[in-house]
Amino acid sequence: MTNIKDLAKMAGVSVTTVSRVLNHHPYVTEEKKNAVLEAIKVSNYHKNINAVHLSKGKTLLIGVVLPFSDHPYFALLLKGIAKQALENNYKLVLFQTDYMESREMEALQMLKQKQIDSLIICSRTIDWPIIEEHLLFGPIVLCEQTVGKMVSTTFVNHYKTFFEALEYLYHKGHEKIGYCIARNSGTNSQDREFAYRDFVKKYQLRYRPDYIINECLHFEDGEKAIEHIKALDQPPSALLVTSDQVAAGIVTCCQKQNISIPDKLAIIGFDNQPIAKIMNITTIEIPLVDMGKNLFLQALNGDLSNKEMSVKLIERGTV
Amino acid sequence: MTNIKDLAKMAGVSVTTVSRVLNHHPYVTEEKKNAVLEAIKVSNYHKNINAVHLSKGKTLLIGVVLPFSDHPYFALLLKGIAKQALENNYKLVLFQTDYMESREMEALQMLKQKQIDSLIICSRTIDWPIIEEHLLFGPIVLCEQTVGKMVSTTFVNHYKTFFEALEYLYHKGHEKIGYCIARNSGTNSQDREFAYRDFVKKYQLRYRPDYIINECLHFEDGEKAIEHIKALDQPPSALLVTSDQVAAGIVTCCQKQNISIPDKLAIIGFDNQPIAKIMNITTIEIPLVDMGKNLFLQALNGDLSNKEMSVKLIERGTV
DNA sequence: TTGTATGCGTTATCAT
DNA sequence: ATGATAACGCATACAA
Repeated sequence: MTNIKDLAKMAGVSVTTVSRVLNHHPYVTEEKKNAVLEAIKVSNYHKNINAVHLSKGKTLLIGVVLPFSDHPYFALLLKGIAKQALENNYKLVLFQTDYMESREMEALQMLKQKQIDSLIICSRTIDWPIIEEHLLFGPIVLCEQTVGKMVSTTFVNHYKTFFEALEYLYHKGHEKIGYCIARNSGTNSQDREFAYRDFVKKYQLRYRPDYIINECLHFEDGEKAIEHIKALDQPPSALLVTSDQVAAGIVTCCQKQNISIPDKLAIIGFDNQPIAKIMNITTIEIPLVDMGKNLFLQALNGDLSNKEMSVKLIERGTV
Repeated sequence: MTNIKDLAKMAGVSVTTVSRVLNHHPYVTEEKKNAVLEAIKVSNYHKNINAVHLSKGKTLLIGVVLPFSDHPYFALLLKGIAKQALENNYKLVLFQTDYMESREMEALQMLKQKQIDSLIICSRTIDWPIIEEHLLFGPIVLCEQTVGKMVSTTFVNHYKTFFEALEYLYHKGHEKIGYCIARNSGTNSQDREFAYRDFVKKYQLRYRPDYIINECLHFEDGEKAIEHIKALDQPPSALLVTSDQVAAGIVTCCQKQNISIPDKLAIIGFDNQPIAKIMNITTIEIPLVDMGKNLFLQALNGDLSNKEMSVKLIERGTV
């Protein structure tokens, strides 16, 4: 592989001059410039980016931590991140963690080792203090609402969103309301539980832990959710479902089992994915792609900022 | 940031010795080793991987080219790749191309510039000769069947698979069979069209280009497919649908429109995704995750190999 | 406008 | 067993 030294020799100039034309710096005569350009062409030269990185201390690489890439929520987030990365000539390093701390640590390590310039954490298991101590090594951006933490974030207010959705159902006549979440840890799920508890308190309803259905991630989990509530003495009459995929699975399952929607069971999905439109599912739109874009920009920029994204209730046929 | 030079000074040894303990090389006394280890601990030292890369000429990074990450087919492929990458301590650089040649070129460029060790191309738009000339710079692995090309590949035989599926439908009494594909370019789609043409010829049926429904990617495209065939003078009685997502969309749409499945319209999906099971869709199982794993291994290994993955018809309720 | 020399942090080679 | 030193390929401060 030819390097700038070779080019310099070929063009009869110094490596500095070669570097100058390579990086479009001023102060180089047309004549020498053309000589270098010619040398580049005939030698089929290309920079060794690793050397550039070492020299500059930058990689043009941004890490993305997410549990799975085969879930629409994260796939859409990733889409936004990737789109923005492209525009800024950055590449992404993907960390698919399956929510394993060790894998999240790897991402943090790469930041520490300067193998990536910054890190976007779409969802995490690892505790905040660990993240905090890695803030020294480069920008870290979170996709969750934080309080009193010195990190950049892009988030939706899940507490408010959930509370309002619960009230919406309440005013439609529902008093027994359950909800499905992906996992019970995680700040988003916590925020939702707070909302649920406050809602129950406000309207003097009974707090029923068995109305909270955990591990609802994919379409096929809809069936599980239905089985869960069918086993209850007093099944809920409405369900908040934090993924349209799962909501679609629930609707499909109800059709099979002749459970009338929304009469017997009302459903509100989340995200407003295409499947929700097709299946006429009432849902709460979350601008995932835009969130992804913003996450990237924050990671690139490095300044501290916190951006709340607004959501929108899309009324369709399942409530 | 402390470097090995600092460590050497702290431990009272040479940089070579430090490097030795860092890389678990033999020939270093316990005493000095401990001194270095201690220095590493107190200084909170971590390697600068860029320097390692420059020195070794390797990055432990493998590029993955795919059009979208928010489609189950690619998401599953990616999942397999990521899983295997993890086991081998490799990281992934993601190129989301939207089938734009320029973006595929970027990936090729990164291989050329040694920013990635090898490249996995899950699907492409770019022509073979371009790829061929980048083979010099590192391993490139394709996810398609090739003939007479010196590349490693992991693929399913789409010609055979399609032909057999068509015959299966034919023996079930169908003579008017259409199919849905994601895009009409691409080698996989071409293989399928060859199969379709040969099938039509073998059974002396009419070749109907309007039985080929293009741009069927997502759940919501199922509706489009139904509209398409409804507009035909002689709608097909069976449809091969190259994605379970689309098949599910079709089934859902048919339910809404009271089109009886399989009586009025038979459906065979592809991939055997969870949604196919839930919705009881007959489908052809493709081991996408395993394919992803194999793609990674080929990329890592660098040797030339071509692996055909076997598929399996899963008979359910839509035929 | 151009070139020399040095730094970036490791690994590898070759003495000792 | 250990250490000096070159090599990796590029960027850049500084000198000219």
